[in-house]
Amino acid sequence: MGAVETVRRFNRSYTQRIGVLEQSYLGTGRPLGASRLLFEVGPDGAAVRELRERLDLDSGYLTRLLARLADEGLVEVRPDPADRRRRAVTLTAVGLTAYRELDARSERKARSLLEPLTERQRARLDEALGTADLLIRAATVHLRVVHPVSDAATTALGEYYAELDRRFPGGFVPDPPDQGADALRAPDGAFVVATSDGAPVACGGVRRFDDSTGEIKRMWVATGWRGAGLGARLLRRLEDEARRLGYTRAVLDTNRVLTEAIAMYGRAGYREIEPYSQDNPYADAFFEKTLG
Amino acid sequence: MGAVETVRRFNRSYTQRIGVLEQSYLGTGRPLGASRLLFEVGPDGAAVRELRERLDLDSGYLTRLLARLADEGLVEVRPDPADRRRRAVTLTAVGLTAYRELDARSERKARSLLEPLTERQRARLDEALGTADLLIRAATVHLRVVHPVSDAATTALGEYYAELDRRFPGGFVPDPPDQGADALRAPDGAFVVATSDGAPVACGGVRRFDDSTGEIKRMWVATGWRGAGLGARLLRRLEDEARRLGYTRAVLDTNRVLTEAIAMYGRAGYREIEPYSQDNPYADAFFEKTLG
DNA sequence: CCATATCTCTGACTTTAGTCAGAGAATCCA
DNA sequence: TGGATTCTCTGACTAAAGTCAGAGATATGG
Repeated sequence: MGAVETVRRFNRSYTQRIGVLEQSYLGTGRPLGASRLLFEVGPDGAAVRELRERLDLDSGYLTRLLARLADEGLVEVRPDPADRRRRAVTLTAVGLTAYRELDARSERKARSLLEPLTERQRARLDEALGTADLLIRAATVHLRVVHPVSDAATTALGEYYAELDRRFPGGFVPDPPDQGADALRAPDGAFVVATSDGAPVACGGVRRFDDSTGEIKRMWVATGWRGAGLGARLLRRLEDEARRLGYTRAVLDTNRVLTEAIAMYGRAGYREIEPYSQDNPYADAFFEKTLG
Repeated sequence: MGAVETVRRFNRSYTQRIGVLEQSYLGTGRPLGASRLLFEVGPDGAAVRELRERLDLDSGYLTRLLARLADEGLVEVRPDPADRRRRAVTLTAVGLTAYRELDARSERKARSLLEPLTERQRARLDEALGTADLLIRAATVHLRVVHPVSDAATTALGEYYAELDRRFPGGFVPDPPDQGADALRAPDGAFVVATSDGAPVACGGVRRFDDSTGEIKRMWVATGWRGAGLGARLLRRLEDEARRLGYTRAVLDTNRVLTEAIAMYGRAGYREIEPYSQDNPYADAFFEKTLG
């Protein structure tokens, strides 16, 4: 497989050269960890909890790093009024200056990397890195089964409905969120959310159609994430969940305007069948697949 | 400039996700630095000096890291017979096993990154990273003026002549290496070598043609490096050197089979002129440019 | 052959990074 | 309302990473 070699080769030259982008944090008189943290807090501030997850730090260690930044007068840590166990971090005026300095350094580094390239090459690199970025993000998207009225699910479905509302003339009226929620949970169904950096980027569910058949519902992929194979991956995962729930066949409905989706169902082994229901007024194409 | 933003964005998502490729060295019961060093020594061994440069380590620190690996029986450090101040490092049988283990881990990591992608996406990522790799390497190539019979120059010219020999029916007989070497040195000329990871990837020289004119000679770009703007960059650098030497005009000759080169000279502002010499039997196209 | 330079090593450090157990305050849930 | 849970902080560590000033052996150029 050539791609593995390419990834490794790229990784090698990249970390040797651009990895230095990270080390642009150096020379600020502050250790790398502290700089990274300062940058991660950012102009909008952040919760300690969130920082711990994003940077994957031990809580004791993070506390100390924050205390150090606070001593330098760069950040303020104060309890979150909503839940006083939690603490929120914000940059002070001095901290904001330091943040901007880091930002400017990183920008300069990136600029100086591009500097030897011609306009044509910059455009090529721009495109190549953009593509690589999308695919790498897509490959590292995290799929998981969640409760259909959990935060993650609600956010994802909210975006899904909003999009349907924009796309269908006359708009779209969703069911109230907890309507039929149990249908999308074990033992009858499942709801899967795909997240990247904590934000939902795709979702979908399976529910009982009949004893041997699961119906795929509410499949959605965020606009910026299409064309990266995320839909196909989500579909595979939903089929796995359907199998786990004991179904041997999957059915789904969709609308003919969604041509890419229909093509993707075809590639995934679905074949068109007669309408199996009139419940969904937005559906005009119906598919099935035997789950091997 | 969109490209700067793309680079920074890419860097962020990349280091967060794939940066972990490096940390695949972890969990071997050996600190990261030691693993990196072991990997850098590699099956072919390396000179201590070289390792220090490649990994940018303090000499004392490197000595200790090596001593540690030697204690574990992974490497042997012995004086270089050619110069007994220097020391050469080689892997022992045990070290080679450990090296292969690291290599396998890194391979697995890369493979698991690609695993969620479809064949189509893998191919796209392969292509995108390949392009990005080439351009990033090209952007970080190091151009410098060297003595025309230095190691760097000799290696580069050797590859250049070998290629000419392959390309021209009847082969190519180079001048002996030190022939006319002074012509390619100050105050009459200059010789520039481009290196990437220490290996020469392009070269070229300027020599005196007449009081006001420098002639560009022996421009060569390694096969794998074409199409990355390296030729244009090298040419600009040679023109700079020519200016510095007091020339106000540059001339050069080439062969019509080298269509990309001829197109590049056109883009760089060269225009075709009558043959100015019959000295070079391989030349059938002649160009000049006024150095502003 | 001698002054100078190069290369690696040693000793004596400091700083950064990271771990772990548990305390204390706040919140949640039955 | 009391027990479990969540969140952050403190104390007490260890390991890794890095720095600096020389010492000692070897090469090199005049």
